[in-house]
Amino acid sequence: MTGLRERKKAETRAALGWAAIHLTAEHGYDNVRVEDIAAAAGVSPRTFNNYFSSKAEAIASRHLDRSLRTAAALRERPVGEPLWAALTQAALEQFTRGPEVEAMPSPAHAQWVAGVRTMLAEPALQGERLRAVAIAEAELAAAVAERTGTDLATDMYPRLVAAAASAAVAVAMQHYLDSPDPPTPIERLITDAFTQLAAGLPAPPR
Amino acid sequence: MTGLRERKKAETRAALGWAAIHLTAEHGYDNVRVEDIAAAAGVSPRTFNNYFSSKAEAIASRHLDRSLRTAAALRERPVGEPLWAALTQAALEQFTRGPEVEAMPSPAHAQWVAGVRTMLAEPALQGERLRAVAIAEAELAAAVAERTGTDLATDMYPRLVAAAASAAVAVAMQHYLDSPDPPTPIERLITDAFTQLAAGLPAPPR
DNA sequence: GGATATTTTTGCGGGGCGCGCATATTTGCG
DNA sequence: CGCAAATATGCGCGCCCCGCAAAAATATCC
Repeated sequence: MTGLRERKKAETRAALGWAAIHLTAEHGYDNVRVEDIAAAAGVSPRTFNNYFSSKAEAIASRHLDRSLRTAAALRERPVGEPLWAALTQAALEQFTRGPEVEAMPSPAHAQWVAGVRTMLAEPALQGERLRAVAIAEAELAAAVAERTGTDLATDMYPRLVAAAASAAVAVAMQHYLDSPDPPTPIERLITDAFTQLAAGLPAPPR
Repeated sequence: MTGLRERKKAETRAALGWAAIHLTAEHGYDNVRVEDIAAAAGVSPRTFNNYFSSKAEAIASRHLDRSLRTAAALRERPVGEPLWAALTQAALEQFTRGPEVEAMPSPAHAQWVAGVRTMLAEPALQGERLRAVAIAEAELAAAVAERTGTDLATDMYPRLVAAAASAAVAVAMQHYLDSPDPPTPIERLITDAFTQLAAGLPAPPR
């Protein structure tokens, strides 16, 4: 049962997370105070810290949610599908652009991208983002263990797969953000990365 | 020329890093103030922040140094050696225990390990540790690009290899710390992890 | 060796953060 | 409706991080 209570909580959390990202992308990390984020979400400053234990955590929260969804997506893939195919698809599913972004007018979109890029470059945030990935990695490893019938406690295998998959996505995203336009579509990069991984990353002929 | 100035700076940095780790392992992350670390290193509190921009960064500094050494070690490997063999060896080299730890009497050592374990569990530190790995990963990717004749700017390959290798080491360390004694030697775990990676992490037969 | 330039350390001050605690408000339930 | 549980808020405190300017330490040059 999803009562009014839980729904409101989720909404407040989302509002805070979104406000944190939005304000930071627009004004820069240290020009945004917790007070501002709380105000934008219509909540008292003290309440902010009931939801997030730091400003950085709030900004990384959407990233965490998205990463966690990959593990959930893997569980939804048909059981007959080969592991790496399933992983690739699960990862790809997370990269369909959301409506809020899709609906932006072009100039605003360009500014938005620039703001996000600056935000991601902020050292104070990188650790928190990586931590989010690490948390999701644990979920992913559990899903992999389930799917392959391996044991989380004794086998490194599921964790290795989860870590490698997370790394593939991260590298693809980085490559995408760094490359000049027109960028290679992120879907293609992710697919490539997974293909190379599953092939054992052989050294290219020289 | 390594003047007195640079040497002293390196010494101060090392002293601060070591004091940060030591005090934290002994007393717990939030029972140690920056003031304490500075005092233990024989320096003013203000000076602490001339070397590290946060308490967490100081604690993670040794981890960063060690991770960076892997990239350097890879560059030292003979050019004829196959890539994955070289990577495995470069990683293994970082896990010969230092003399400060080796010389500890047994009971103190047990307490030390417990302290370190607690320290690593601290959420406030995990992000910073991961960030250190990410920084080292960039160096490693550069070394891989050099060795394989690939291009950092256009190919995902070197970054993928670096990320996968870092992940392998991380998973092996985690497995080592989590497993009950007698633990499998860390060297064996690392070797295993790299072997599986280079084989493309095939799904085990069910 | 002593005067000068550069680099590093230090003290001070301030803005902000994260949280424990007590209180007020809202929601769920019988 | 009225009570119990959960949530939001206000207040206060200790700490953290950094800018700035003065003092101390080190390098350089004659």
